[in-house]
Amino acid sequence: MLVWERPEPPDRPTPAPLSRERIVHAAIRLADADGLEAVSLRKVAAELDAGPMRLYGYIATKEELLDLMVDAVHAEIHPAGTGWREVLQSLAETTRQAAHRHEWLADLLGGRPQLGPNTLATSEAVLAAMGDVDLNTVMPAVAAVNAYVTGAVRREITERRAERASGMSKRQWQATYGPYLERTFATGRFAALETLVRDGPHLDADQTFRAGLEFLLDGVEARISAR
Amino acid sequence: MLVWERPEPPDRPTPAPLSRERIVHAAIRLADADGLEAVSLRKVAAELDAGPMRLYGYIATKEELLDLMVDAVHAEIHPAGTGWREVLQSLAETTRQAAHRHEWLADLLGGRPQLGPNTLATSEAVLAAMGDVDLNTVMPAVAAVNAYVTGAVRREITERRAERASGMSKRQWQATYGPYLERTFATGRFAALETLVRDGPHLDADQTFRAGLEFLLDGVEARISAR
DNA sequence: TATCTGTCGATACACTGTATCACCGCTGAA
DNA sequence: TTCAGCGGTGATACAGTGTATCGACAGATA
Repeated sequence: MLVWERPEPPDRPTPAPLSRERIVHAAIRLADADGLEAVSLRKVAAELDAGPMRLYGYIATKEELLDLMVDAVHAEIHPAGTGWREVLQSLAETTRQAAHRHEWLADLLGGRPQLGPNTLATSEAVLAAMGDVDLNTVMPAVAAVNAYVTGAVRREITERRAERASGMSKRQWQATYGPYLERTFATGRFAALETLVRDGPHLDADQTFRAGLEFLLDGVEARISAR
Repeated sequence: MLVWERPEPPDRPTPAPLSRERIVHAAIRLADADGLEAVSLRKVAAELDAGPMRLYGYIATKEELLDLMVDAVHAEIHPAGTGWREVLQSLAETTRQAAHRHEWLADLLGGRPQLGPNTLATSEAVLAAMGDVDLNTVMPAVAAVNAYVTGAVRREITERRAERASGMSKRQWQATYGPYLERTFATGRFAALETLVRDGPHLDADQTFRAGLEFLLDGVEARISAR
């Protein structure tokens, strides 16, 4: 084909300037809006007017992007307070709140080693505020609170999603699972469970989270004051 | 093409008899061997000499298969003991052991509502053994233990994987992350973290898990004996 | 001005979950 | 006995995934 007929190459748009930060924020926007499974390298790249392969200059793998997202959220977590107990409580509460703002965090918490600067800074803030508590206690105490928060947040977000998926309300949720549970209880094999569901307290998510956290902190406190 | 030339349809092999149980066990075998990401409907089906679409007679979606897997593992979890404390402890320990046998469980724990028969039976066993403890305590206590176990197991398995990925030994792990941590600590911004890593106790996974669990149970015990 | 270099994105690959649908053997009815 | 219908099965297809490869271009260097 002669030059005269051949079209010129398309004006290639000046490539949008990219940075890890922009990439991560785009990914977080997507995840906030449509959940973690909406985060694909193609969509993130498209959000930034770039080709998918361009991202590989900034990250080596999708997992790394997820790591960066988790670390970015940790920048929002600022445990504060006076005394070790307030600080651990604050760590738990603020982490939980972050998960409310970014539900996908629940899918990622505890799933990968976290060594990013913001995550380390959060740990640092907590540890620095633990005062002169014995390191032999600090270590497992902080680990336990982190484990508890991970699990509690996961369950809470999972429940929230189940409710939402079954039609936006607690009533709807009961309508979905109620009959199944009725039939299951009717077998008589789950007596204790049945009385718990029927006669047990109906705690909301806040109360449940705080109650568990208090058990844990009470236990830590007993150990600390025992020495 | 004339009939004479046209080949007969291949002897279709008598389709292997299928069942939800066989499917779930095949999936678990795959996951045990190569991790959860090795579980694809195609591979599971191949394992059973079936086409992928055949599975959809037994499950509606891959997520349902994962739910079934989790429930199947709960059949291995038999919390036992006398008194609420022993039972909760046993719940935690046996769940953890199950996760050691099936590491992929860590990826799924807390990630979906669990209402399968085996899961319910586990809860039932726990609740039945809680004796006459006040329901207002039982509810959050069991929830807290479950949350703790979820988080602790996740972290433990995550660490185990990181070690394995970096070359099969704790020494290798240190060789991989050590230098990075050194450089990071060198900034001086993580003083407390640094002293913890340098001077803190080096607890193994068992100890960490049990220590956290004990904090939690001590807290529950304080509440129970306070009334 | 010519060459080198590093970056970008088009293309490709292997794979995913699942929708669709033609076909086949079976069952029940005429 | 024949035939219609039906349900289960798997081939095919589709849209999407993460990522390897590699040609081509822009800018830097000589």
